[in-house]
Amino acid sequence: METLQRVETTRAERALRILKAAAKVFARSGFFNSKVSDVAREAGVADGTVYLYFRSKDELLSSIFTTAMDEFLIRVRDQLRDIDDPVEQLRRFARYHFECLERDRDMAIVFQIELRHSTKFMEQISTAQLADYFQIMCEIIEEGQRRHILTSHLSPKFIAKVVFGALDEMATNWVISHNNRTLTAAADPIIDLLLNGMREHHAIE
Amino acid sequence: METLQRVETTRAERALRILKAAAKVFARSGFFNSKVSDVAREAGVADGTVYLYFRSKDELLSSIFTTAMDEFLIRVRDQLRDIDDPVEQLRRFARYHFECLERDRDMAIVFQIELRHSTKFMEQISTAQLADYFQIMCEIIEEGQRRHILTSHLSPKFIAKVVFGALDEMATNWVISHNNRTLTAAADPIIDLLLNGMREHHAIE
Amino acid sequence: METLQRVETTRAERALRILKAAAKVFARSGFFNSKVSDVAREAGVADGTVYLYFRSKDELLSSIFTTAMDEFLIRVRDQLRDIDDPVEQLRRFARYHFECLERDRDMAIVFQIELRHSTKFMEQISTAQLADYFQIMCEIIEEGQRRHILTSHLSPKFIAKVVFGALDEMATNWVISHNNRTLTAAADPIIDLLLNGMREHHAIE
Amino acid sequence: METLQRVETTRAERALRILKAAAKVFARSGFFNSKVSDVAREAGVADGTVYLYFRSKDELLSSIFTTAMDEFLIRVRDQLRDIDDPVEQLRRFARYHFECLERDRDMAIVFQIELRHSTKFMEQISTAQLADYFQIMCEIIEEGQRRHILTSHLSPKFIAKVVFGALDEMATNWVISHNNRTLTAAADPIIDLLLNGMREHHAIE
DNA sequence: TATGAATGAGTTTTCATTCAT
DNA sequence: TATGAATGAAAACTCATTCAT
Repeated sequence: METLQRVETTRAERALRILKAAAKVFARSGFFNSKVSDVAREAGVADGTVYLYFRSKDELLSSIFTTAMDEFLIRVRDQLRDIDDPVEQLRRFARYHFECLERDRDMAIVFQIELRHSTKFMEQISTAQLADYFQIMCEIIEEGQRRHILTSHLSPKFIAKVVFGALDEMATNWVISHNNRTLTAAADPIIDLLLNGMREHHAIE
Repeated sequence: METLQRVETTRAERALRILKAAAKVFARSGFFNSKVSDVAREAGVADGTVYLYFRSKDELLSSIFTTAMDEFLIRVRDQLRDIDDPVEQLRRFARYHFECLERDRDMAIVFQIELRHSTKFMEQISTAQLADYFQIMCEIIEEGQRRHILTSHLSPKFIAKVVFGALDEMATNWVISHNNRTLTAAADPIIDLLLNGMREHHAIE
Repeated sequence: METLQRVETTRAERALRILKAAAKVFARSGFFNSKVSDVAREAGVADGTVYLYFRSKDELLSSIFTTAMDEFLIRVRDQLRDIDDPVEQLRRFARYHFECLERDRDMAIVFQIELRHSTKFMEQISTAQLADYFQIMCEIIEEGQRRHILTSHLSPKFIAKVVFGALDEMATNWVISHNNRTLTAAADPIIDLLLNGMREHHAIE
Repeated sequence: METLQRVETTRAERALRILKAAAKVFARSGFFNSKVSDVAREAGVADGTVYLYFRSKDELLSSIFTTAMDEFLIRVRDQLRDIDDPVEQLRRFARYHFECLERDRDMAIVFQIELRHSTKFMEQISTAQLADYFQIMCEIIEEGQRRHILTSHLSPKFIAKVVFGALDEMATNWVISHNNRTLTAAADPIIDLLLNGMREHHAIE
């Protein structure tokens, strides 16, 4: 069993190494301009070895998404567990979203740019995974509405889309602008803006 | 001169016909799966003719963006000219953004999906054009801040990104979900949400 | 119409040139060891051009068969038309079969060796065409039986298979043995043997 | 020595098991479409194990031929030993040829189709083995000629080719046509036809 | 200006074979 | 002897682009 364990670990590790290499290469040259042999060289394996772990170049791309998203969803739930206030949960959610992207720029580029390639991908691959992402956000918003902290005029889904849109746009901007300034720092201002709106709040007497 | 005029007109019309065909084909099959000969057939011209109007397949894609964006920017400025209230201007801006996408679904698909292909494209082509888009929005926001209608806590640019992010996400969602419900109808709720925030507003006495 | 005629001719000629080149290359190196680019080079065209005339490497192989077989069937019918005696028809048929192979050794090699590759090919492609070949032979044999020149103890189909088997084996042998002696010369002895049998005929008194 | 003996036996058995598996796989999918790993799986061994018994995929193919042919040659000589009449020997030879193919359809497919792959194979591998086959047949015919039972007008070699061609064509036909009718039953009619010829024998007075 | 036949560069994927265990 | 993970060579086919007509 020791042996089995070790073999398993090695296999998973090798797969991960190839995935990291793929993210790096895709981020550098773009998915369509990248050759599988580039990925193999970057990972330090033979071309054919890539296909022992991933069915195709496409699967390489989608696996980057799947793997990172799976981990994100597990971790973000962990982070939210101890927080009671929905507003604070939203802040933490946004901050963690940005932290993950900032931690791995290659992956961020793949997420914000390369994954948006095709209608097919956007529809089939990511929909299933993104549903979970939106589900978590919706639950926070629903709880906020139940406690009369967040407006009930709009559906949680609608609000979630606006929040995601704002976060996503900021992330894309960070990726494209080669901005070295911290992305995470933008999380709170965005959430503040979305919470309070952009209307000037006049003093009330 | 009459002749020249007519030739010019014909040329522009022919170019537009090819562009419409390209949008249709790209929307249907995706940019990378579309062949130039597909576009030519759809436009009713020979393969080589496409190259009399556009330098490359890439230029076909970017011209769809450029042409539509040029028109959008001219028209949206027209629309804003007669409006004095920055808030009302924002609403009109958002509504018009959505109207344009809704009017031509092929183009909308190209805008929301196909144009996001490469870092290269996102950086080079669209940045120049998007700058104008953001400029207009920033001017509205700045005027709103000057009149103390909109919050001055955040930079106009920052706010503009959040607004654009929200609109863009909603548009992408509309495209992907094959939603037949009107996209334009979502403009006002989004702007309302962004103006007032999602915090519940308690009555004040 | 002049132009159309010329273009048509050119296209057919070009296709034939590629087919001849393919036969040469396949005969030299074998189908599976031949690259399409070898065929293209031999034909003096670009790799891609081959695919303007033939859908695939496989179609190149089957077209060699189809084209040659079509011509053979037409010509052999011509040759038989003026002959009344079924036995003489058989001789002419066999002789012409061998003449065609002898005239184009590349094609002969493809026919006798390369075309026997796969069950798939043997079943699908050639069956339809070979049916005609056997049909002609059967008609001769049937007529011979009707006139009581050929034995009626066996079905024409059975006899045709034996005749074809004998001719085919001799042809394969000629191809493999690099035999420069004329193949055509073997036609009459084979037919004689098949007509009279290999039993010694004792004088009858 | 017991052990050694057993090991030897096991090794030969294992080799035969792999050969049977190869014949099955080649017959099912064709030689070029078959993977060595398919053969290994069919034989219940690891991929690498195949190479402990056979040098290459090609050798797998030629070993099917060699092994079966060796056995055929030994057995057919056995069968002929007790027969004195050359004509009866011919019948027995033909019948046994067909019996062997009929007994193992996978091997028959390999013999009639897959082995005809390349000029190279036809020339090098099979020539050496086929020489023995033809040798046996030639000896029968020579004896027949010596006894004035068979015609001396033609060389034994020539007659042997015609006989083999007839048998081979019938076998190929049986394989291709998925014919379930017995192949062996065709042996005697073929030999009869070749002995007596297809000419109608008129009563002699 | 329009055509469309010809070009040929370019890449994913397969799979026979090896070899460390 | 057996395993099966790793290797890496090898080629069919596509399609953007050109250019002679």
